[in-house]
Amino acid sequence: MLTSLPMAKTPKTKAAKPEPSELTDDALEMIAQRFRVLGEANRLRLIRCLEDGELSVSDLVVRTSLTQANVSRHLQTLTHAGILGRRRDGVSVLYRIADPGIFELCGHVCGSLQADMARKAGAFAAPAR
Amino acid sequence: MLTSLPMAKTPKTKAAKPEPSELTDDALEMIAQRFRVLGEANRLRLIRCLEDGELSVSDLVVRTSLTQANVSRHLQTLTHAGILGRRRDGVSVLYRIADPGIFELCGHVCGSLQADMARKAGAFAAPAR
DNA sequence: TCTAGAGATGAGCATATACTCATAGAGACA
DNA sequence: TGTCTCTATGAGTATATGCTCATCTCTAGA
Repeated sequence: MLTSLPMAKTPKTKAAKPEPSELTDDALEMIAQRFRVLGEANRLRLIRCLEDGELSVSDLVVRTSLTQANVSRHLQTLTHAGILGRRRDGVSVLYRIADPGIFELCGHVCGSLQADMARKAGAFAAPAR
Repeated sequence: MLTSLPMAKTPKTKAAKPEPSELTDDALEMIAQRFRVLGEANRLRLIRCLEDGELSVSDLVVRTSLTQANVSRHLQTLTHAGILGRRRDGVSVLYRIADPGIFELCGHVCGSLQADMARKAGAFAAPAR
């Protein structure tokens, strides 16, 4: 799955690629970057707030109890990553989910976490051998 | 999707939950933690190396050109997160993928990245309106 | 028991980034 | 134009973590 990265520039036109593993390093960094954006609980909270529709920055400030500056920065990060979209509405700015796949992604992680925890719980049920 | 978090302790037995959004904060932190583990290109490289089967630490050192200490630490992080598994084989330790769902997850991110880049590329094709 | 090789880890450094405070920029309205 | 509200951002601090060096532990074999 990871070996068949789409953004490996598909160098089929090039005669020889020096290192097959080297080529996709940029892609790996981009993927890691994406994960890093999601690796912050407050950003996930913001995403969750926007699940039901678009909200202004001050709405999000109220709902998350974060400072306005902090919310704004997180929204910027998420927007830059293509996860959120924004539009002006008079004096305020409304943010919305731009990449709904994000929820599926989180669902996936939830599943993995559940499996992991079940496995660890099983270790208690049947300890050592 | 994020609102129906499985690890929200399913408080159906409890009469009243004080704050529906507060309850899942632990879960959100766990999810973020999981994303953070994947938010490191070198760790993704290690995961990719293990895609074809288990390898020893020194194998991975050779393949990634990272230092032994660094590889060992990353493997520890990934193992702790339940993403990798390990077993001793004589004097060496073999690591393997313990959560194959990780590849699906990366595939998902790749898809999102592609969509995002396509969108941004489209902005060049039809600039400003 | 001693030695060698493989892997894990403590200590320390460098860097990234989350957070806050203060302030600047943008739109609405008098 | 002046002012108000909402949002964005520069500066500074605190913390987390990736990396390395040195060292320790564990296993196999002499």
